Amino acid sequence: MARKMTVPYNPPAFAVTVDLVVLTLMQQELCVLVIQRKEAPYRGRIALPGVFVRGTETLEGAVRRTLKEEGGLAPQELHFEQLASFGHPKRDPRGRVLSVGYLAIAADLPSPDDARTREKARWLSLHDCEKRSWAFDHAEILRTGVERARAKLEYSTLATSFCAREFTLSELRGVYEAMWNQSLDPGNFRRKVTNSPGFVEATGERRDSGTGRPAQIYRAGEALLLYPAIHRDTQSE
Amino acid sequence: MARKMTVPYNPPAFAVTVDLVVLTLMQQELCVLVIQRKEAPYRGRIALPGVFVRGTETLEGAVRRTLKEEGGLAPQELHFEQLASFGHPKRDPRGRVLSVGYLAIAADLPSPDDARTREKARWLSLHDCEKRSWAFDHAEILRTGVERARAKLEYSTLATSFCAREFTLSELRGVYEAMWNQSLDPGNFRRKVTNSPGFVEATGERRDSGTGRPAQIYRAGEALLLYPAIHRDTQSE
DNA sequence: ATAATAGTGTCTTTTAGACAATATCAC
DNA sequence: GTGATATTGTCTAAAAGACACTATTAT
Repeated sequence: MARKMTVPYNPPAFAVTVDLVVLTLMQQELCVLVIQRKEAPYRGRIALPGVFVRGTETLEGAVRRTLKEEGGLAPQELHFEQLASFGHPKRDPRGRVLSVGYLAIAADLPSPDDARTREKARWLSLHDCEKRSWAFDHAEILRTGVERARAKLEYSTLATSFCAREFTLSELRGVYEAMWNQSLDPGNFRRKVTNSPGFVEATGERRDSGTGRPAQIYRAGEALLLYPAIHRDTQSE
Repeated sequence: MARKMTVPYNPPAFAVTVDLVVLTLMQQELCVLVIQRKEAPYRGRIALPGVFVRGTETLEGAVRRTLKEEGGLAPQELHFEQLASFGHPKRDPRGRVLSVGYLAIAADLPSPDDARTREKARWLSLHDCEKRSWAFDHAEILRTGVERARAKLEYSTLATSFCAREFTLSELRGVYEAMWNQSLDPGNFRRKVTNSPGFVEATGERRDSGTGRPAQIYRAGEALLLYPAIHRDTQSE
């Protein structure tokens, strides 16, 4: 590439990876998609799924490839967004590797450990993740991703990404409760959600969940941002 | 770097740059630090200040170097934070260059067009910026930076970064008004600011600004986040 | 005095939060 | 009926916003 440069400067060669913080909720527990490294460096440690970005590939293309190849997930089924880049010179012992972190949210339904999944990917609860040793700086990338997700629940409609296409308001409330480790008043939550224009749309149907009164079924609305926001309890956690 | 890899895979070589959205307010107008490109590609167009990241340099190190070399600014005097990365394969005609965008905020005082500034850097009002043709995808990086700054004013103490070490609440209010293109009620603004714990600290001194009653002088407090937040008028703009 | 900006107070509307009351199902 | 969850309503407190009023300077 330096051949085409008009300035007599040969910039240092970096490798670029994308690394994904893929989150889902399983039985009200926040889980992270991890792979078990089979090769050096950091053999045996857990890592975030990620790939080297190819020479002609967009970053989003590399993300979609990672979801398929490493996660066994269908990219069109989930929300993803860029998190931040991590570029410390010593973050990868193999050389200078810059990683662009992405946050992805999967609904519980799609498939936890599908057949498409290559040998290594699996869901690990965040609680277990925190007890393990991570490869590279992936613990920091994970922390960034989890905090971003928790924060975006406040002012965006991200919570619906954790739900299937149709869901009840109790399920949606469960997303907030699991992500924030706090309980929310069902009545007040309903009022806020239904007053936020474009957050959810009622389908008119009801679902009988075994016990209690059947709940109305909703779908995600058009809005991306919530106004007014739903605030976390800054005390708890 | 590929020599040390244990996997027989040679990842494509990227160049990595940092590009800075440096914002300041001059006479209540939002201004952006731009350089006039003297070389191909995009010779003659304006661009954000930026450098290639060196082989052993951190990203933040490259940002500080850019501020000094390109902007003639002293990095310790200003706030900066990572924005996002831009990696489209065709964003730079010279080859595959990934840019990590940073947002930096300068107080008016430091020096607009210092002697330290290398030939090219200067402040351009955002209004003028939008009428010009930008090099690379810098118009998009700028848009991202300006929107980030506007959004962060709502829930963080970022506004104080636009002010000198000591400032009046009218000056602080002026930051919000200029950034959001809306006027805020002086009384209500004062109440919100002084009720947000850690936003500002009174120095006890007063400043005579020529006309009207002299204003109390404040310094930035310890807090980084604002609670409750100060909301924009979502209608205007 | 007037003009100008700083700062305080008051009232109304909106939102948040606690919590009671009612609704609709399974059993 | 009881038990469970859904949904609505009511009351209080906090915050937002409009706006009047007072304070302190220069001229």
